[in-house]
Amino acid sequence: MTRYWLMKTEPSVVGIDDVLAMPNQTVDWWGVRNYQARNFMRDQMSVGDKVFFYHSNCAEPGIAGLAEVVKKAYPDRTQFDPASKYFDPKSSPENPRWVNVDVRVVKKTRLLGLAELRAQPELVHMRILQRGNRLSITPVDPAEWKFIVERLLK
DNA sequence: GCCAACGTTGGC
DNA sequence: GCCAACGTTGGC
Repeated sequence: MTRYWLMKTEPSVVGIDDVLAMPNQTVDWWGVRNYQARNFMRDQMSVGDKVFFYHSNCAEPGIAGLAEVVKKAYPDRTQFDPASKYFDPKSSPENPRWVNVDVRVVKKTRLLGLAELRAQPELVHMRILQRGNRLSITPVDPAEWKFIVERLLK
């Protein structure tokens, strides 16, 4: 079953243009250290799932493009790297704690900003728009996906 | 830089 | 298991 997601990234770290410059326009989604977000990747994401590529913590937060899951969850390489800020001493290759999927950018879109998303009555229930939302990976309702892709990004 | 909101940690 | 303290997120 194809699911729909919104995945946040900080463009100062890995933005959509960075991913477009990578081989196959694909990036491993390293660095998730929240159990709920990890569980979404580990338990629910499958190849072919659709993704809103979202820029957060930046001058223009919003949806920057469309992407898809191209590889199922596997151990996040950064958890084993002592030089990484994402190093986790409690994790080991035998018993890894953190995983990531691979994500391929399908299309860069116009920057669909937060204010414009908030202005849509059809999107009032979107997880990303709820007060205090901090989760970096959230499920997107199929109707919300359709509305955004067909009405706002056409 | 501020700060509200939320997640995690650790003493008890 | 509770919950206060602390750390992080992320829009503004």
